This record gives sequence, structure tokens and C-alpha cells, in this order.
Amino acid sequence: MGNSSYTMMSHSPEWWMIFCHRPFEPSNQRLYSMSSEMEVTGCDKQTTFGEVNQLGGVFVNGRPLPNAIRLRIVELAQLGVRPCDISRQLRVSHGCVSKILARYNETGSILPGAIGGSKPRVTTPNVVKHIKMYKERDPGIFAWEIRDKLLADGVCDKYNVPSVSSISRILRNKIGGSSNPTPQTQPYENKSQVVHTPNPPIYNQFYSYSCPAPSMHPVTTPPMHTSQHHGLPQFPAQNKPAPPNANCVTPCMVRAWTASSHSVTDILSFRPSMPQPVQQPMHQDNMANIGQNYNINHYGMRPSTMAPVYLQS
DNA sequence: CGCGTGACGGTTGAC
DNA sequence: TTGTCAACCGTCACG
Repeated sequence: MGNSSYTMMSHSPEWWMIFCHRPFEPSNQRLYSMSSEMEVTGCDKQTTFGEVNQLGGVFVNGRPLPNAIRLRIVELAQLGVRPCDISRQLRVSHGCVSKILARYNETGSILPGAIGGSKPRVTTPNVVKHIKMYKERDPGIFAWEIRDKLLADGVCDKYNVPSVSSISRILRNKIGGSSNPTPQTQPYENKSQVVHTPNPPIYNQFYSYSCPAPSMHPVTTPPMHTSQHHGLPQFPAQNKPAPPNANCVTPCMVRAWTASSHSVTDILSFRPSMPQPVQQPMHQDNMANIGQNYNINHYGMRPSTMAPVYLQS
């Protein structure tokens, strides 16, 4: 795979911040030791990690690019910078740039998908309850009819409606219909309850790499005060009410299997030209170097004429 | 030359 | 506690 191996115990976003500030180093060589920086940042002291791609950029195999880079990619694209130039400038493979921009175009989110874990179960207690109710009302009802009713009644949507076979299994195992005489255990009963929101968030933009189950307590968006979340640039929601589905703002990785609500405009609080906030995050200098090519670019992104507003961190 | 895409090796987290 | 599985990741090479 990559040009060099790495060893590290964890990939906290802090080290990305360090990477982001490192000057370019030649490719095809093992990365610099991180020990001193890690001590400074309080991260673990494992040394040397990361790989270098053909462009000289740093990446960790299997791990998403840091949000700062992802954000930067979208920002540059919005400014009309061609993907190939973004790729070269940020030293990210063009495939990755293409992927991130395509995802952004499709979902409005710059954030990576949910890594690991299992797909949320669709046969939640509520769904089972409704299936049971349908069956009681009409013992001769077919599974596909139940499926249609779940959709029609809004119990499920097209993304989380159980399959006909799942419904049949539920009828067989949990309701014990006479036509389904093979009771079996239902391994997923009372397991993770799917929180059904119209647009479940993917991650907090400053997701950490491990966190407790996120779906238990959706919370409303609090004002984002001073935060030390991993040192990534943060963006206030000032002048902008919390999006209705921004129900997870805890700094944790949230599993979601549909589109995200964490659009760039949710993360970046674009606002009309006004005095810039005092604190500027990383990469601000780079913005000055971008040609003012305010055309709709290849990805159909309208370059923003508003300045991204960053939170103090 | 720019870009989309799939294979690949890797990581992650629920089960 | 450990292993499995299926999701995701970014890079690379190809067309």
C-alpha cells in the first residue's frame, strides 16, 4: 500500500494538527518522529506514524483525513479551484478529493462516514410493536402488507423499513403466529434503539475516534463555547439557528447510515462580509493565495462570497 | 491532463 | 476478553 509503514497507538486529531502545520517533507520516507510533539500535546508517545502519498502528503491508512483538510478541500472547490489543483495544493490524492467533493455534493456533508460498528437494527421495539398490532388486527395479513403499512403509517421510512423476511421472522419469533411455528430467539431484541430522525447526523465535525453510544440521548445544539476539541477549527452557529436535525453535537463519532445534516454551512457559519473574528485558525494564510475565481466550478459549487467564521478554540 | 472508478490494504466498532 | 464481520478510509492505477 503506502510508501511507509507506521506505528501508533491511536490517531487522535491532535496529531493531524501537527501534520497540517508541518512543512512539506519528501515522500517515500518514514515520517518524522512525533515523540516530542506528542508529549507537548499530551498524546501518546508512540513514535513515527503515518504514510506519505505520491504527492508528499501525509495520511493514515484506513483513517479519514482530518476535518480541517476535508473542509479545506470543499472551501477551495467553492472558491473555484480545480480538483486537480486542490489535490496538488493539499497533497491529497485526486481520488480522495473527488470522493470528498462528490460526497459533499451529494449529502452536503464534508464529514467521513461512520467507520466500524454494525448497522442499526431496523426491528426496533416500536416497529415490533406495530407489526404485532397489525397482526392482531388482521391475522391474515402478509408480511409485505405489514411492510407497506409501516411505511404508510410513518413508523419507518424507506431507509429503515424491515425487509419482508425480517417481518416474517418477527412474526415467527416474537409474535408466534400459527403459520410460523418455529420460535427462535431474536438476538437483537432490546439492543440499540435506532433514533429515527429525518436526517441523522453523521458525526460531530470534531468527532473523536471513540465514544459512547451516541444515539441514546439526542441533544439540542448548545451554543458552542470555547472548546478544546482536538484543536480543529470550529465554527460558531452565530446568526444561524441550529438546524433542526443537529441533534448530536457531542464530540463523539455518531453512526448514521443516511445523509448527514452536518453540511459545510452548518460547520462553517458563512455570514456576510463583516469584521473577521479575532482568532484565525490554520490555513487562513492559504486563503489569500487562492485565485479569486468566482465561477461555479466543475462541481457546481457556487463560490461563497461570505467569509467562513471560525470559533475560538 | 483531468477526473471517475474500483481494487487494495488498512482501521474501526458493534456484536 | 477475543474474534468476526461489515462498514468505512485514502491511495493508487487504470481507462
